Amino acid sequence: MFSIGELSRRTNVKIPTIRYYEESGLLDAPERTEGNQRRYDAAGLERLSFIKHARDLGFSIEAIAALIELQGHPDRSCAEATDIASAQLSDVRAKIKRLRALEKELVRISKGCDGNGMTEDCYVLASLADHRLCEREH
Amino acid sequence: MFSIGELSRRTNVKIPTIRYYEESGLLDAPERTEGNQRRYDAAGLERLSFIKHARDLGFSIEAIAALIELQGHPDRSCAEATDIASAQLSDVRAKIKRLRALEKELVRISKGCDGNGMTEDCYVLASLADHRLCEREH
DNA sequence: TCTTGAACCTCTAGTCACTGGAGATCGTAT
DNA sequence: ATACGATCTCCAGTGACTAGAGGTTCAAGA
Repeated sequence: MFSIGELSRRTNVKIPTIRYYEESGLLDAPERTEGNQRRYDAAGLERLSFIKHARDLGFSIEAIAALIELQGHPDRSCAEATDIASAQLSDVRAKIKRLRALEKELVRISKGCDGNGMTEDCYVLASLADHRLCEREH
Repeated sequence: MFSIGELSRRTNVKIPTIRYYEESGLLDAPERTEGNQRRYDAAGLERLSFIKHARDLGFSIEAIAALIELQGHPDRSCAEATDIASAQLSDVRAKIKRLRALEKELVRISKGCDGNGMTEDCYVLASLADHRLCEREH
């Protein structure tokens, strides 16, 4: 049995975040001491590690809740879990695609100005003001 | 002179968002009709287009406010503007890097499970539960 | 046993960039 | 004159935390 601070140290999840996860229903409410302080066991640590890992991979709280639900039913098909994972993968890929387009445009804009002139003639500002100066949609 | 609805249509920025930009100081408060409705001119349209374009490129409201500030001083060096743009570029590149790592990990996790088994043996769930199954840090 | 001080508790509010709704008023076409 | 869509302000909600105030508890040392 260990305190919330100890759990925080072991998982690298901040204390208010742990309480937030509890409030959102991702973490079961743990036992309490007589003085009302939370005391966790190995199961709590495992659960929080799962959540942390999933959050690091960008899963939403909602998706994580669904994954935890599935974990609790070892006899159910895991198709749902793989669906959630592949949805997350598509999401990540879409974000990468969009960011690459932005990167290209930002490189183009930045190249146009060496930073030595006056704002009057700044290509950065001109590009932002006039969308026609862009090469592609974004 | 045109209404907020017309401005919204022309810029593809939603009406509440336009009001939000005004409240945040990015847009000057426009003239009003006798009945208190906003009426915009070409300058308002131009300004909002600038903001929209910068937001599409991922600049924060704060960064945009700084860029607008600079726009208003044509005689100042544009080094600051290029700095803001290159900071934004680094930011975008950092995000891409991180997302690529996540993508790799998600592909690996997804590959391990065909979705036909039971959750009990699901590699997706097992991977999330046990960080040691990951190939790299993320 | 007592005291200290770090750790913990709850509750509220703030972050960013919007988005949506309620309820009231305005503008314009017929 | 009337109808009705557009607009007004104000307030609350989103996601995933984060921070602070003000009070209580735990554990170690004297």
